[in-house]
This record gives sequence, C-alpha cells and structure tokens, in this order.
Amino acid sequence: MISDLKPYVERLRSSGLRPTKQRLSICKVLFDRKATFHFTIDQLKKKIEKSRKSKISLATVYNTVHAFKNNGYLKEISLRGNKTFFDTNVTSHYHFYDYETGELMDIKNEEIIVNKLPLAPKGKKIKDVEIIVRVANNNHNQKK
Amino acid sequence: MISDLKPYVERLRSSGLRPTKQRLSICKVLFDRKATFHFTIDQLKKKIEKSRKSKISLATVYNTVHAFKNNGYLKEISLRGNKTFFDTNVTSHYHFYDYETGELMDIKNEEIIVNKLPLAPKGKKIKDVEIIVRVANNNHNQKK
DNA sequence: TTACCTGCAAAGAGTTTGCAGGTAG
DNA sequence: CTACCTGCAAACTCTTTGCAGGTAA
Repeated sequence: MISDLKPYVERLRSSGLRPTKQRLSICKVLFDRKATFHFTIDQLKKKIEKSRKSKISLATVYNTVHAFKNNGYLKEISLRGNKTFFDTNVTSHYHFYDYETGELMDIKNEEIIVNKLPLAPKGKKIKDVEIIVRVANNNHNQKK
Repeated sequence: MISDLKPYVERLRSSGLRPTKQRLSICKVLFDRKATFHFTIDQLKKKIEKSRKSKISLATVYNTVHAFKNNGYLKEISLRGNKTFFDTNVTSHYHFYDYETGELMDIKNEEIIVNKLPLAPKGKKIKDVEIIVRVANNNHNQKK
C-alpha cells in the first residue's frame, strides 16, 4: 500500500530540493493522480493537510511549488483576479474558465486550432500562447 | 485648449457616476488618447496625478475604473501574477506580453485566426476567448 | 437638502521573507 | 558537522471597505 516514492524523490532532487516528509506529501497530492489538477496554493495546502492528517507550513508549500514551476513540473495559469493558479498538466493545452464556479477545465490541444499567429515584435521570440475560453450559464451577466 | 468634456460626462453618467473634477481627470488620462493604454491601478493613479498636478484618492480611482469596466468602457486582462491589468481597447483583440519588460501590446484581431473552438461544457456558453502570446528576447530564460 | 463622492486610513487577501530550532546527507 | 529545511510570524503588496467631512443636483 506504500506508493513508490522514487519518482517524487527524483523530481525534488532535480528541482534542487531535498526530499523531506513534507515535500513528499506535497508530491503525493500533486502527482499521484490521473486527472489534471488545477489549484491555488491555499487549496493545495488544505488538500495536503487532509491527506497527511497534519499541518504543513505555508512557506514549505510555496517554496516547493515554485521550485516545481521553475523546473517545468507545474505550469502557472493566467487568470484575472489576484490569485495564482497552477496546473499539473504541463503539456501544451488551453483552458475553460467558468465565471460562476471559478473552476478551470482543460481543453485538449487539438480542440483549438490556431491558423495564424502574429509575428513577434522585432528582437523578440514567441515563448508560448495561452488561451482562456470563458464560459458561463446562458443567463449569466458578465458585469459585476 | 479646453477639451470637450461632454463625452466624459456621458460615460460617467451612463456608468452611474456623477461627473466630479476627480473623475474627469481620470477620463482625460484614460480616453483622451489615440493609442491603446494598458495599465494597473497604481500606474493609472500616478499618471493622473502627474496630469492634474495634485493627488487623487486611490478609492476614487478604484471605484471609477470598476464602474467603467462593468459598463464596458474598459477591459480587464488576464495575466499571471497578482496585479490586475486594464485596457482602454474594448474591441475584440489579443495581447503580446513581454516577460522582460512586463509590457502588454495589442495584437489586432485579424492577426490571429482561430479555426476551431471546443464546445462549451453542457449548460454553458462561451462568453469570450482571451489569448496571450508571451514573448521574450531569444536568449531569455523563462525560469525564474 | 439629500444622496453621492472624496480622501484617508484601516482592514483583507494573497504572497514573500526572516529566523530559530530541527533534519538530511 | 554543515547546509538546508520547517514552522511560525511578521512584512509586503495589492485591493477593498468604513467613515467623516465635502460636493453635485
């Protein structure tokens, strides 16, 4: 019943982090899953605490998540508002964002076809293209 | 040399706001221009204060900007990080975002062609599609 | 005169940082 | 043993709110 921790240790090491108990609990919540996981730091912290049945320091969650992001194990998503969202799906894909629920959903890469992209400003290069498709119920009023 | 204030008064009234001196200075900075203006509240406040040569309350800038946004005179832009950006260009268009300078630039609507969009989740309707094309110098390292 | 507005300051929300005691290697 | 890590709390940044005095209609 003990899950194999080697891949987590490896991800931590390659991100420049020592594999500690706390960080292994973070990894379990992040990477031991089939479906994509979209989260804010706060949501992640609560999930980890439920999973390990004890508190974890916010600072530890922050530094681990940021190290994973900087090493390509997590993606940060652009959203309006002042919360930072992360995504365990680091492959190229886009998102639905639901106004009412605040939920993010993946859109498979092949479900959006972009046929023309602009030239980057001179001296610059395109690094990535992010697409957010905002959805709401038909009767939803987008104004606050 | 006195610019015609009528259109500003109208925008304010139609947003449910009384035309006060402070709000007219906000309008001048926002709408008396040819090129698109992308800004954070803080940048806008500084610009207004330079333009009118006296302080303006942050609360006034916030409530006016939010009223304009809710009435379709300003657009809010999705970006990573915890700052809220606004755009005076409310027509359909997309953005370049420069990693190095933190600058936003408009992309004309016709410079991106999207040929396929996913179906919205059932019961939902697509409200808008936001595209951010991130650019950087060729030698830029995206990691922090 | 009444309802709304301004400016200030305090309160909130999210994120980052500093440090003393603890742990991995 | 040394360097790194954890947990806590304080500090920061950005945004929102409450309120007393002021202004538009």
